[in-house]
Amino acid sequence: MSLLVKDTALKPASSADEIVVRLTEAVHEHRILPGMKLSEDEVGDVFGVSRTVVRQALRALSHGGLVSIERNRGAFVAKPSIKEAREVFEARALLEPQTARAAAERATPADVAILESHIEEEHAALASGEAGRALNLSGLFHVEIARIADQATIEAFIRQLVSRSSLVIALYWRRRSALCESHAHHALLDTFRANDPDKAEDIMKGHLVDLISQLDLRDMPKETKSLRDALS
Amino acid sequence: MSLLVKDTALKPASSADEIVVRLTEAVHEHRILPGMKLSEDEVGDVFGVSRTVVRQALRALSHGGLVSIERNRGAFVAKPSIKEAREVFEARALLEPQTARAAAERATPADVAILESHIEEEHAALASGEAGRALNLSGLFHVEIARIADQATIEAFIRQLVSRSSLVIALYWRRRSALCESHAHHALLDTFRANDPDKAEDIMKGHLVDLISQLDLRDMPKETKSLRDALS
DNA sequence: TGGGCAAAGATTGTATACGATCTGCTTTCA
DNA sequence: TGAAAGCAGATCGTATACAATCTTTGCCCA
Repeated sequence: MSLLVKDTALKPASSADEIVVRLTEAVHEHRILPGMKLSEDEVGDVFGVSRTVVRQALRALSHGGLVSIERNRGAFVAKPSIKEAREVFEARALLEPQTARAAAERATPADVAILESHIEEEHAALASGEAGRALNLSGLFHVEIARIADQATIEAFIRQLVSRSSLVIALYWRRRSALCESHAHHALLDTFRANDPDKAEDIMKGHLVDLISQLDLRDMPKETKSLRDALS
Repeated sequence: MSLLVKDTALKPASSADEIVVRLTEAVHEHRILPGMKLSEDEVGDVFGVSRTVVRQALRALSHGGLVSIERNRGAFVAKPSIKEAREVFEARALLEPQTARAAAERATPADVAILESHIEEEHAALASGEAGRALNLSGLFHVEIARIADQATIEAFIRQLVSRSSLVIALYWRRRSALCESHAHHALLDTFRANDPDKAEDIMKGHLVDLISQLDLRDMPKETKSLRDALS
């Protein structure tokens, strides 16, 4: 499946990290969907490396919760359950508002400029029909806030949660066609410009609530769920 | 260095996870100290497996922040900087109080019993001079709370933070002889018995503050710091 | 005709081998 | 005598080979 990446032979993909980055990007942009099998041989062929390094990459991704490895069965892109989906956003609700507050306190004009460029890129991607890329950039916006807050540890957690959110969105998003063009990111940007921590915290809290509300996390009848699973 | 584990030949240590668990335990119990080198060959010899599986284990530990891998130099038990130490406890401050609240709401008598046994074991370990084991159990108490809260995602984060806290304690604990015998765990247990979320949240918040206050995280003169670093 | 068993194929788990890189010591020259 | 270059040893990074396990398919028998 050469649809994993656009350019297979351009970069030598020296280390396993390269593969991790590429696969992560592909998942974030929904070019690889939850449940898809990631065969070691196949990935190795695509990136031109041996299984050894592919395995390293897959293990790394599994630690981030992006893929699940089943013994003697292989690696698959993770399919978060509804419970896991809720948990991811509950964790984000604990971490991100406070982080946005800290970021608003510390944000410099340079930081604001970086966030602005993020939003611009996201807008451009949406305009050119690259919905996946826009979604990825939208997630990176949240990670960038943690970086501005100067909290590397929390940043790593948020990065992981944003990652898994991308899977959740792929699985449970209500209307695929509807653009996730919320004003929240612009509003956050304003609070950073004004160094207004209180407002930043509030807006982030509301933004996360909005995100959850756009998901369909109702417990479906189990039979339907398992049937759909069996047919996939 | 056979001091890594007590019994080398008893268990075959089939998978890499076994090694991860053993090494993690050893670090938590301060039998392995920050900065110590974890040679692949050496660890492989101790556990009777090849470097392949040792490398898997070390990579896994590095993703958890417990060891740091330097390219072409090897794996070392991580030595969190003062900044990282602060970050770890700031992250805990964001996650754990709310988690304790949720746990207090949900805690059943069975859950309380488990926590009680934790405290008992910890006390017994202290009495028999196994300070390291007591410390480890003390950390697991926090992880158990996340499990009671039924938040697997947050539990994984807290597990990681507790892990790194163990390194921080090894590096920055003020008085090595002083027992970390705080009443906090008993008090938390009471709030779980009474299903008192508000109090649980408060106590956890205070407990974490107490923990930080027992660390010596003052910025030392940089020359001393770098000198000591260079000499280590 | 349907269910169960068995063998073949495919895929992962582990070990070993070889090449690359770093560290520390020795040697040599100014 | 000191410093720099080079060599030897050790350790890590990657590829390949073999063993273990699972899945599938085809056959046989009730």
